[in-house]
Amino acid sequence: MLDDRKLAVLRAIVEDYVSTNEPVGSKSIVDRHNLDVSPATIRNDMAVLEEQGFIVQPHTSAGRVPTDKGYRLFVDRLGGVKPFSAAERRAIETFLAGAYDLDDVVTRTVRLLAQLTRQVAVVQYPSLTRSAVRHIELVPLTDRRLLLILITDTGRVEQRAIDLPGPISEDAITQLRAVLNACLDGRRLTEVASVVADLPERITPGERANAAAVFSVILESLIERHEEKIVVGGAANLTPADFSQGLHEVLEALEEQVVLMRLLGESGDEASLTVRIGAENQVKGLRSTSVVAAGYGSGDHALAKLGVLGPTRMDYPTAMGAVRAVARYVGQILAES
Amino acid sequence: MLDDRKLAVLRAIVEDYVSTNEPVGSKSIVDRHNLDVSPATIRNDMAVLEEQGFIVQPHTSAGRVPTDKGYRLFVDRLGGVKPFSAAERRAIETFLAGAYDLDDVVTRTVRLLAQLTRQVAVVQYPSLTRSAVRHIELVPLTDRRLLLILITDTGRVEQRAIDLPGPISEDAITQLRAVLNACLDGRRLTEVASVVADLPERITPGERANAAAVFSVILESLIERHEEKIVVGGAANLTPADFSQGLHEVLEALEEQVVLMRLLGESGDEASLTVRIGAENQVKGLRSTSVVAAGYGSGDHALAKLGVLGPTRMDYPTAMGAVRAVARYVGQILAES
DNA sequence: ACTTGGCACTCTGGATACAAGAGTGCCAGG
DNA sequence: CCTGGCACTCTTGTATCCAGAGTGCCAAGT
Repeated sequence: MLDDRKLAVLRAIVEDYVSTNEPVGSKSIVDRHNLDVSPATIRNDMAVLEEQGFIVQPHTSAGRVPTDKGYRLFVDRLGGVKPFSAAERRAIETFLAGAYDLDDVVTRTVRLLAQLTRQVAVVQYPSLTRSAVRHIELVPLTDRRLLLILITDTGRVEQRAIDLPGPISEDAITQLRAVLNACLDGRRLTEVASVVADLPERITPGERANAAAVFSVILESLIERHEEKIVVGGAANLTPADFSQGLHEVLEALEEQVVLMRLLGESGDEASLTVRIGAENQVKGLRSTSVVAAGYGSGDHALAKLGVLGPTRMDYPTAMGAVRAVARYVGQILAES
Repeated sequence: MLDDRKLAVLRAIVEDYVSTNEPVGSKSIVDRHNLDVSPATIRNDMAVLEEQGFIVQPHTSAGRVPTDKGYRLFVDRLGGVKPFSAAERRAIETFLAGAYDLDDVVTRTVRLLAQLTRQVAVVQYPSLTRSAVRHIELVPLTDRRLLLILITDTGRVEQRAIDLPGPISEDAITQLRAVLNACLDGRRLTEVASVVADLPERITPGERANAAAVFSVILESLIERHEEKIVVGGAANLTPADFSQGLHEVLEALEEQVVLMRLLGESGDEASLTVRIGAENQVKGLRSTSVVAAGYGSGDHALAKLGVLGPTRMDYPTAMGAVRAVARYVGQILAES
């Protein structure tokens, strides 16, 4: 159904269109790539490719442009992943290794991805669910307001202010802190929920109301909320020309955490590379963009995701290579700290 | 030199141009605003205004458009600050009061400002220099790597990993922690530098090398670095039409922390409103944008700055009103926590 | 059965021309 | 100092035209 040459033609069209941003015609294909056939032959092949929905012509008698389906075939069977040179990999590594902070790691990762791919980069903060509690600190802000600070073994710090139902004494805080640390130290965050449920009995009755407020905050916010933090960078790489409906909608979508979550969420749960092309993205306003994403993590399990976003007319092999390499090294960096 | 009517004409030109985005002609001025004179009179006035550099015509026989100098005069003497209605103020207040985190306060502030003004919002994290140390925590990550956590009385948490010159024991950490908390608790961050310098003598000699590493991190990073954090939002409000050189450059500038620092830094140090119009901004790439900024803080002193950025063709009175109102309430929220 | 050269056809994009509309500058008179 | 009138200048939109690029199809060649 699609012989080798037709595939070669599709590859040529994708590659040329990506690099020139102009519909590619039969003649230019035979010129640039050395297929030993005539333009007319290419035209016949293109007619078939068009009928099958891999390419279209913007108007009668213009060159052809790949469709989402065409890009999909290219990504799945033709493009592959462009590996990075040793030098490039080293550059990535040292750039990321300079970070001294989780925030800093994430920030640098975004910048790096954006720069490598010349696209918009999107990085999700690593999930806490696989980390373990290293330390819990309670700091009084007023007599009915506490600051809860949770430190994980991955060096991450989460903070949250808590409004208490009643005033609390220094002693009670000390007790609470001791109990929390005794019971939760070393526990994985996924276990915290069940442990916390059993805690009240170890608390002086008069302090249970306040303690309950603290516990509920631990459960609610620390375990659930933080996974939603996402950072975007490289928005300047969006070129107006690439987005017919105007990049206004794209910029808007990029500012919505929820949208970004869905975007990364849609890509499969595995740690491997996922590519979503054009309308494959269910997110409105990003139907003409593609997303290349990958999970990353310190071990074998993915902690979170990162990726790049750009027009469907994207250099997929390079983008995939960059995302894969960066994901790998970020995981490595996180494992070390 | 500029009589009342000429000022009224300038005001009319600014207002109409801001709302219509089209050069405004003499006829439309007499139509919309009820100056009881003829178009010809307006034309004479406009000729004077043009000669003085307050307005220009994009091409012969088009309407007039304000220059930077024209906007400047408008802002200084004509526009004033549009106050917010009580209802609006209440909305701002409740929106900000819902925050439970410093991060959250900042995030909400950005969103709020962007939404109120329909411009790009820029918010700098509040400076630590005026806060006092509430608690210092040291958590071992490995035997030669510590996580330093500093909690301020404003509920802010700073964290930083420290690589030590040699291995450190649990006991040494405990000692160090105790010394740090004993000496620094309650101190303003501005005093910390001098206190830390005197600390080494209270440390067991064998641990001085490690302690020194910790101290230097406290000085270096906590006191200096954090002021640079800035958050941007509402980039989707940039309309391509407003930026002749393309908004690409603007987007690029917005991603550079350094540039944003300069941008806010240029505005005067006082807590009051500052407006920088067009070329008054020394930042390259933002020469055709205006910035309305204000300091905000919990007391009388400004902790940091926030503002909005948009095309020179901006609704200054509204933007100034929004910035002022938001700055006020953010300060209030911060003071409470 | 596939490939090829030839040819007519179609569509875009840029250039040109033209008319309408908007706005101005200037002048002479109130 | 204000006003109406008038000639002048530009932009903007529309219509037309031409060249160029690219296609589809067909008949002939391998």
